[in-house]
Amino acid sequence: MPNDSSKDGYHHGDLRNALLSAAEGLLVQHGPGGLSLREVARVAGVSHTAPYRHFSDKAALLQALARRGFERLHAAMTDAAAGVPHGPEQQLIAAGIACVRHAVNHAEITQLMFGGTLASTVDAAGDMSGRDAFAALQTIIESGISAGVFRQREPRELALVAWTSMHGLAMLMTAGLLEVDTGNPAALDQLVGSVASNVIYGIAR
Amino acid sequence: MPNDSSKDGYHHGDLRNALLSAAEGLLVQHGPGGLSLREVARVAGVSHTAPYRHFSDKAALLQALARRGFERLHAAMTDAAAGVPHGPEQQLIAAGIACVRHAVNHAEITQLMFGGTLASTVDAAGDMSGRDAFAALQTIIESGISAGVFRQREPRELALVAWTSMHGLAMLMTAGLLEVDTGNPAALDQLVGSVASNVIYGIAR
DNA sequence: ACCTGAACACCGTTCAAGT
DNA sequence: ACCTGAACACCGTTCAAGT
Repeated sequence: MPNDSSKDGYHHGDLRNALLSAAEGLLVQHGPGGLSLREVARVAGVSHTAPYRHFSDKAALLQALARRGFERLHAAMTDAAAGVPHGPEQQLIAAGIACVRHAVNHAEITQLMFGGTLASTVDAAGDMSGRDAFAALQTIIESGISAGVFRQREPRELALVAWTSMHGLAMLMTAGLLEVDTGNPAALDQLVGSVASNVIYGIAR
Repeated sequence: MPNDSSKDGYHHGDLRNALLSAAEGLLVQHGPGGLSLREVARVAGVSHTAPYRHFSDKAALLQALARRGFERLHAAMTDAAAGVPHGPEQQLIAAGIACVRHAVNHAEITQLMFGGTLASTVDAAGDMSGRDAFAALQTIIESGISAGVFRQREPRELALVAWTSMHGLAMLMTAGLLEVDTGNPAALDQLVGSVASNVIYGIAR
């Protein structure tokens, strides 16, 4: 049974990914914090010490999971913006919708990425932390400034409002602290669009 | 001997608060997730089963800690707004600064309040969840609408931009995902003020 | 009423040992 | 190289028992 004719994918280097997939499934089931390394190994069909061959730590496994999330988030946002050639405002709204949608569809991983659990570890890693997602927004802002549709300010400063508002919306929703029907995509898009357009045009006057 | 001359504070009903204080101290030291009920009891000087006389659960203790945080946050925001009679814009900025300051000064508790760890529990509780903090912002918005300085929209809709942007800023900072000198109060106030004023006046034009 | 100690079923992590 | 089982020091929670 160890040397079977059909390569089942485990047992020759794929274990790392099998562990990550198992961890992601359990994370969705039990929520962050309710994840045990031993159970991950159990689901993956290996002994509870096997994961240490691929991850130095439980934190390292969670970090790898978070990294995946950051990459998906970034991809979702840039893809959304690229699909909208109607100018920076619409691109910003599209990126915002993509950001919040990703958060709602991957609530547990979002909490893992931005929740404090990994804070010190992420801090140590330094190279992820949603920097790319922020950069994606800043790029849109810069093109908007050039086009004369956004204020002539530090792009970083304007991007920060967009980023914090979308991030705050995403976190409140994934934590279940905002009464909104996350199951209804249209309602969600409308809500995000409303926040984004208020960011763009301001609440004053 | 229950009525001793020296009331040491423990052992007659104060244990609940002693446990909460101990938990808060350990939370700051070890971060959320690194908190063990047994260690809380140890620090409080009681056996590791004593806490169950006051909290049904570890989650219940954390929830009580979070509730304290929500109350402090709400108080800080309303106090800040009340101290500024210069009109709704300045009140909004003051409330925002108070919100982020509270988050930075109580980073671990903030992560506990809004992080996903307690999500299901908070959801079950329902009566906290930062509703008061949001309501405080909405009150300022309403007075601003009446005074004609804010747009004539649903107050809830305008308050949501302010709330999400401040919340997002607070979460990014407490998670250590925003390069900013949290030790410098002036720089922090300036940053929050910048975000708040961009929320008010918009990034467009 | 309030607190205790022993007990149970779990963890994360380490390490000598197997193949 | 990769994986294992036993072992260690911890958990959260329960429960009969003490005062």
